[in-house]
Amino acid sequence: MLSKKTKYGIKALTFIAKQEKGTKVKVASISESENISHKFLESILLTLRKAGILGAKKGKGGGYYLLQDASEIKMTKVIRTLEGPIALVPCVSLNFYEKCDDCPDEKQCSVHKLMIQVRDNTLNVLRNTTLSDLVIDKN
Amino acid sequence: MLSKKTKYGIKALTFIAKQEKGTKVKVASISESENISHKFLESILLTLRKAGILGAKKGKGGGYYLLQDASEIKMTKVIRTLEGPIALVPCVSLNFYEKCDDCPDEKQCSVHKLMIQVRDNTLNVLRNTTLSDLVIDKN
DNA sequence: TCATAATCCTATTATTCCGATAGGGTAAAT
DNA sequence: ATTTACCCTATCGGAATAATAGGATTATGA
Repeated sequence: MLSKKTKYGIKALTFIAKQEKGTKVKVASISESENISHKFLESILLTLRKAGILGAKKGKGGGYYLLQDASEIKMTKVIRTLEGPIALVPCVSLNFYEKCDDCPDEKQCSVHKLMIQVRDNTLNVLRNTTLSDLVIDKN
Repeated sequence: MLSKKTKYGIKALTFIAKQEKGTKVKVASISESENISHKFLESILLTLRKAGILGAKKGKGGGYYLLQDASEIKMTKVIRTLEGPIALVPCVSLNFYEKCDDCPDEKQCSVHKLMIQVRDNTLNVLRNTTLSDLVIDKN
């Protein structure tokens, strides 16, 4: 299951991407439009800023903005930042690999074998989807 | 992330599938071979039995056995039984659909749009993988 | 028929993670 | 100087997960 953190994060990013390019969007606007707890959203956007996806400007007229064009922001990056590993088990994760305690040999492990397949297919989707693909036309 | 319940379940099923067809395998054998808590595994196999994937025989010489040929047991069934929904958000789940509280219109939702893609690709893998595909030759 | 082997079933506990909240600190604009 | 809005850390309740406990039930076979 996708955490709400990630879910809200994607919604917020899409919301920002929908605005005129370079627009600074304040947390409150997103929070109200998308029905997300203001404080919770704050922490999410902070994470996205630290990951280099968003920029922020403090004070009056400030807010968050995209650091790259929406079409440059891959969903792999977003998901890894907010959710962590894309793989369903650590032993098949590319970026967050961890060996299993049980399981002496990964090559012999059925779960490993299956989850590699799932991971590859998921990766394929996420690598080829950018933020701009998620902005939906009002038509 | 995949729960240990599902992980252990798949390992156990593969273990049973590796035996001579029709062999009754007791929990203790699996538990020892695969490093899984005996009691925890018991409850998992019970679930699989109730789902019609495994059969069981009590008493001396008893144990669990596959009710169908391994090549007939699809991973979709196994995962849905142990893990629940395959989709990462309820609003794109085929078997466990649930509307989001927030989100007035799914068609306008970026998360929805993305997660449909992920689900379809994952389903494609799981539908086309059976237990027999996971049994690994010792060669 | 009785001891033993094995699954069946329910309840409980321990732990971890998630979602949310609280409360202020810091920087920028006017 | 005041207001606005992001920055940061800490904490808490609740839900879900992982595991354990303890016995009930059923089958085998000596």
